[in-house]
Amino acid sequence: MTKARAALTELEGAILGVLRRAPGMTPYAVRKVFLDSRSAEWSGSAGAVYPAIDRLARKRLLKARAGGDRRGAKTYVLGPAGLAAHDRWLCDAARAASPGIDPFRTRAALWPLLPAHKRKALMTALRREIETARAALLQDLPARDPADAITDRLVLAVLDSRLAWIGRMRAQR
Amino acid sequence: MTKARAALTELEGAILGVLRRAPGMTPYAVRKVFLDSRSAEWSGSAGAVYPAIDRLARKRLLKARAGGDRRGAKTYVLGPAGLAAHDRWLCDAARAASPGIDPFRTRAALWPLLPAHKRKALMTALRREIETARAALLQDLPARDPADAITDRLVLAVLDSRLAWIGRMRAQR
DNA sequence: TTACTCATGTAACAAGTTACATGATTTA
DNA sequence: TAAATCATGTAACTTGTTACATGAGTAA
Repeated sequence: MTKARAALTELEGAILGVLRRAPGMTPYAVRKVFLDSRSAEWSGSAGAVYPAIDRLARKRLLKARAGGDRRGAKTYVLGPAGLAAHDRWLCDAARAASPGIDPFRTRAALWPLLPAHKRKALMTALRREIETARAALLQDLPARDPADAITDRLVLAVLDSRLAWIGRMRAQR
Repeated sequence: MTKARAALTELEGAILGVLRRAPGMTPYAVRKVFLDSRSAEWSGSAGAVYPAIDRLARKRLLKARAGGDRRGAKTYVLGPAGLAAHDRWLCDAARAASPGIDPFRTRAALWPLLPAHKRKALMTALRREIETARAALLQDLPARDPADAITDRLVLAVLDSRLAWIGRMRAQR
């Protein structure tokens, strides 16, 4: 308890989560998870993932093992301290309860300022974007592993709620 | 069309929105809006707001007027370019449709990894946090101006959806 | 006048982004 | 072998954070 452990960033928490579910991945494999996830909150950019894994290793939250592949890339697993830190991150109720950053919500309050034709065009475009995303999610859902499906269903809930909101908008005038 | 105008950040868009709704504010007054908003997505930190207003002014999106108060603080209004840029920001359907960053969602997929006692304690804590926030929002809602109420109701929808999710979690085991 | 708060900023730092570099491996 | 792609990283930049500095107005 000597010095307060700095809280993990969202990306660090997510990286530890990936390695917790599948220990022994290389940094690139971890990065790939973010690159491949459609609902990615992060781009999985090299300049974010590699330094983050470095930081976690220097803090002894991750242990490196000499690599399995011929290229000699290191693989990583959570150490006991990493597990504890990740549990704390997962159980940070104040942070988990925060509404987060939602570009839809940030803009919605200002949409009434738009001239009617722009607003109508926007609503149409939004509905199309959201419905496309929704269909893709629904299609993949059966094949997703249970943990990813949890995230997917939460995203679906957001999309549905937005579609309902747009519907009410239109009905209203 | 010569050079692509760099897209506004979320904070810049929000600042332009504040000044669009209430032209002629001082930087501090703008900052105060973020500081005072409970559902703040940004902290309204000085180091973010002042430089952002500077950037917007240098890009001619905001026009400064010599200040009204004795202290000589400048006040800002949107120029025509600012209005156009803000409309583009508001109408960026791809960005508005993105699910955003949600700390609850990021973590939810990993909560099943927690030992049962931690998970149960967390759900209780979460429910308390969320219900407190929800009650505060509901109480203020009648007094909020219509634009803010739009945001508030969207936040409420998120909170309700999370409470429902937690309820299903509990029911499930 | 002294202290407190308001208002405005700046400096040091943190942690992302994109774009580039580079060597290993696979494919044509 | 030549070209494409994989895997790993680094560098420069952007934009946010906290913490500090400082002067103006306000209250004791």
